[in-house]
Formats: sequence, C-alpha cells, structure tokens
Amino acid sequence: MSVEDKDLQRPVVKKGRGQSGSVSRRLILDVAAAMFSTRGFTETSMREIAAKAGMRAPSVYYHFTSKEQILSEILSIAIRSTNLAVRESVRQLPPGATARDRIEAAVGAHLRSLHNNLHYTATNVRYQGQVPDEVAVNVRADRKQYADYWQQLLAQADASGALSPAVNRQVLRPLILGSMNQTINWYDASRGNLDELIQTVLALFQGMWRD
Amino acid sequence: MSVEDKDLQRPVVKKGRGQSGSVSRRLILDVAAAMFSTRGFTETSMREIAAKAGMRAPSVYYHFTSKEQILSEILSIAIRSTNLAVRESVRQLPPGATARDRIEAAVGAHLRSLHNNLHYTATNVRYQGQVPDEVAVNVRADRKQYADYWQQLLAQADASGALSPAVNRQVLRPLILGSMNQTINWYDASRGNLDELIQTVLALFQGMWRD
DNA sequence: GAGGCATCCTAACAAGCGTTAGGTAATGCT
DNA sequence: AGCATTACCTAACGCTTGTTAGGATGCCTC
Repeated sequence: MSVEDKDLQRPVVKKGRGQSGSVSRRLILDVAAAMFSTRGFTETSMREIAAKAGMRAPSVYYHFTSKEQILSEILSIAIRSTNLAVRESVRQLPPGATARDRIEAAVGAHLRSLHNNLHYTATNVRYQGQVPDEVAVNVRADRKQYADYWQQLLAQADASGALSPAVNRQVLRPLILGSMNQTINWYDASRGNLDELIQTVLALFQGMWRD
Repeated sequence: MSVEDKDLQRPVVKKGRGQSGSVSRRLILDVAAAMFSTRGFTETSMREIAAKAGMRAPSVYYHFTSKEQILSEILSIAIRSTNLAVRESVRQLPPGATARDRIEAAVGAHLRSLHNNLHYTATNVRYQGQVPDEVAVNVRADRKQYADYWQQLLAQADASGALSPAVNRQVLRPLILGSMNQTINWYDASRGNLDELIQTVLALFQGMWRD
C-alpha cells in the first residue's frame, strides 16, 4: 500500500486540457515531497515544483491554495500512513503477544513505513521541530496522536515490568522514535536490506528490557 | 571551555566606532547560530541577524564575506569542538581502559558537547544532510575526520570481540551518532539533567555489546 | 592635531519569491 | 451544436532577499 489510496476507486474522469485533477494533485505532492525532503521547504520554489510536475507555477494554485498547504498535506500523509501502519502491525499480533512483542512489532513497522514513503516521511522528520506557519494545527494533532500511541505501548510494557529500571521513562519514547527517524538521513540499500536495519535496531535497543 | 577561545588571549583592542572587531564577529556567530538552529538558514535574513547583533545588515559584511560563510564557520566550530571534546575525554581514560570504556566515554562526551554549545551543534545536525552550497568543502573534511574517529573506536571494539554479533557493522556508527544527535530536537532540562540522559542512552545501547 | 585605520552607517540594486488576475484550450453533458 | 466545467496558460504585482557602493564616525598613533 502506498501513501494514500483515496479517489482511486471511481474511474478517474478526465476533462480540462491537462491531466486529470487528482492525478496532477498527487503528482505535485510527490515532486514537492521529494524536493522538500532533500533541498528544504523555503529552498524549493513553486516554479520548480511546477516544472517537475509538468506545468507552470500559477497552475499549482488550481490544486492548492498555498505553498504551505502543500507542506501541510505532505506532513499529514506521512504521519497518518505511519500511524496506520504501526497500529495495524500491532493489531495483527497473535493474542498471546507480550508488551515487548508489541513494541518490537511497532519498531519494525515504523522503520518500514519511514523507508517506504521516504520523501513524505523525510519531509516530516525534517520539519518536526517547527512547521513554518501556524497553518499546521491539524499536523500537530496528528503527531500528538501518534506520540500518545507510543506512550501507551511503553506504559503497558512498564506496567508489566518489562522495562529495565536503568532507563529514564521521561526520555525513552523520544529517544527511540528519534533514533529511528534519524535513519532516513543516512540509510540506503547499500548498507544492507531494511530487515537487517530493523534487526540491528532491535538488537541495539535490547538495553531497554529488564534483563 | 566554551565554543572557541582564540583571539581571547591578547587584550582586545578597540578602535572604530562600534564594538571591538572580534567581539562583534563572535556575537554575529552566536545570534546566527541561535536563529539558524531554531528557524533555519534560509528562513533567517541578514537583516534579522544584524538586528540581534545590534547593527545593520551591510555591517555584517565587514566581518563576513557572505551569509554562507557564517554558516560554514558555525558548522566548523560545532564539529571541531565536539571532535576535540570527545578525543580529549577518551584520552583521559586510565591506561587499563577497555574498548567499551572508550566508547562509553565518547558517548558521554559527545552528548555533553552537543548540549553545551546547543545552538552551534544543533545547526550542524540540522544541516548535515546537505550544506546549501559547495562552499563547505572543509566542513565535509571535518565531518569525515570525526566519523573516522568513531569508526576507529568501533573497529577496536570489534577486534577485541566486544561487539554483539547481532548488530550489523555497516549501520552501527551512523545509528549511534544519529540517535545522539537527534536528542537536540527534544531534550531539555525539564526531562532530567544531562547525566541522566547519558545514563539512559548507555543503558539503551547495551544491546551493542556481546552479552 | 593630523592622518590612518577600524567599525559602523544609509541608499540602493538586481533577482527571486509567493501569489493574483484574467484569459484559453480541451473535454463531457445535454 | 452549444454550454459548463476542468485544467491549464501568460502577465504582472508587491515584497523580500543577499549584496554592493560609498560615506561617516570614533579611536589610536605619531
């Protein structure tokens, strides 16, 4: 499953003189995500985004009301797809799964989601510190929801006595999530496949468990 | 020891109509680092940097040849000070120190250096993926030198059989360094003091060691 | 006290930015 | 055939940007 699959159910109707509307929209998001994640938001101009999408800058405004809306939508897609993938992977665990099983499944799903929709998630990681404008209030809500889910996973593990007493509960979640997110800056297939990365992360983090 | 101490040996001479030259220079670097790390490089204008340094934009060009030179200098200061602090902390270890002792000392020194000169190092972490222009060739050299030092520490640990066979050697170094660097995005004193963070990181990474 | 240098200033430039206004071509519907 | 709608276009706006040119001011030296 790629980033988002809505408006792909009905056969795409094509009017106008260019592409179908939803196709162009998605194309703009794709090229914008690619440029935002590599060059940066302010460093990428609407004219460049438009050019890579096969149109001129003002035409982009037919699909989006502003440059910031493009960013906001990219961030939402990134957060929601990861959120969904992680929850789904935990949900599919067998009934007898322990808290540790759940967290390890979540780690794998998070890393897989990160590197599958790399441009979207990399944009999100890059602009997690601060979104340019106040426009992204819903983005902050999405982020909080995902953070809360992890907090819940960790709280369950803690309650079941699975966590090592040596790790500070206050820093564990951001430390784990930050470690995984940072991999988008350096990891590529030349360092081994994704499963190897996941296994190494799980092995490295073994210190979080009680013995 | 703060970020850099050169031109503080001779008594600062004051001519001209403003501050001493080296004082203004350093002030510009400080305010620029603060703004680059929080708002971003392109998002920060020369006029804003100048205003926070108590002058007008063109006056900045008396001290620096371009905006990118300011960034380049901030990055160099960040990398070199961390490089120095980490090597120094390893060097001060007692003679009988193991490879694991050395790496754990390096982890502590790296985190301490990160959060001591936060604005400089945060700027460096933020723009590690790609420095805006080709100007930063020396920056890349500094980075490589530091990365090589870590590679050497890890190679020694591996040679002495200290590393767990479960961790992939290809990804260990960027994974560890990235995990630590990412802490600048969320860690502050409200989550406990720095020593607690260091202890938790060391505890979390326990999985990298054999048994 | 005059010259020289260090440190700032004002004014202004060209280029690029996000965005708006208003027009045009291509398709589907009736 | 004609109309409405969709999806693009060109032209241009006001604004901000990094940077340069040239000048003023204050301290130090002789």
